[in-house]
Amino acid sequence: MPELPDVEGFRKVLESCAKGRVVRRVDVRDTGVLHGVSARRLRDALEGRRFTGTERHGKWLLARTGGPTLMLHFGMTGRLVCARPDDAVEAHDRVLFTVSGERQLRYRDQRKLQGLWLPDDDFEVARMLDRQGPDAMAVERADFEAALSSRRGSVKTVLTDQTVLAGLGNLLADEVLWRARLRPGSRAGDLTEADRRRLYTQMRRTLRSAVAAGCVPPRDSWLTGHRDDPAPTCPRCGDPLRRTRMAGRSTVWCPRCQPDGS
DNA sequence: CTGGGTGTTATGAG
DNA sequence: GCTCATAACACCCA
Repeated sequence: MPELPDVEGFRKVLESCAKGRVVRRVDVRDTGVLHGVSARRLRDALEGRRFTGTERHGKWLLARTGGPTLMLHFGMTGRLVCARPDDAVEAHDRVLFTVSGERQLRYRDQRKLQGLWLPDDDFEVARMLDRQGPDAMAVERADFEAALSSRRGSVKTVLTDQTVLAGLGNLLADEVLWRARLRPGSRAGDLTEADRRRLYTQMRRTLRSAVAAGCVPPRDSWLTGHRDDPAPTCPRCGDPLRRTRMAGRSTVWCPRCQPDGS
């Protein structure tokens, strides 16, 4: 599930559920999601502190506390949920943060591919993010275009490479390329100026609506609405969609709307 | 039982 | 250094 729009949704959950509230209790139900921090230290560091503010970079979510910073990554199946402390705990609720005001923030994750970190200071935070490219929502057009031109790989691989651009995942990349009418396998460095501008514009539009929806919405009018159809057809031209594999990820595109550039 | 899934990292080859 | 493929992580579902 989680790409930039989902994580932005989780940031809002964190804001409305826990910002300004004191952490009363930290309950680690599965230490498998903790990275570089023990359950005891997570508890000792956070209990009694207040969640003061939130930030997001790409698919990373940061919860500031005035002390150490809680950093969350959601892998493929992670979520952040606001519950009441007495709500039934679900099977994949891995860490529960009970905060003042009868609320409970829950890190829920089925597969545990990522999890929680607790860097001590800004230096450590920066070190954790030092390989991330610019955030896809915030990146300027010139920087976006420069990043693409300097790469020789396929444009889809480049778009989903978090060290180049942070935030786009498999679904978003396919969606944006379909909207920009670019074949996923085109070489990023071979795109024309017009191609790059179109790609940037469509990325912004797509992100704007996906963030508003809190996810990449599986709407009929979007490519994403059809990727799991048994015989998917293009919502724009009606031709059959192709499904291929790039960099180990399933890739859906329309041979007619996304013509071969060369 | 098998393969696939909205992610990341390590590793090896070219 | 860059690019690409693969495996691994862990769990559910068809």
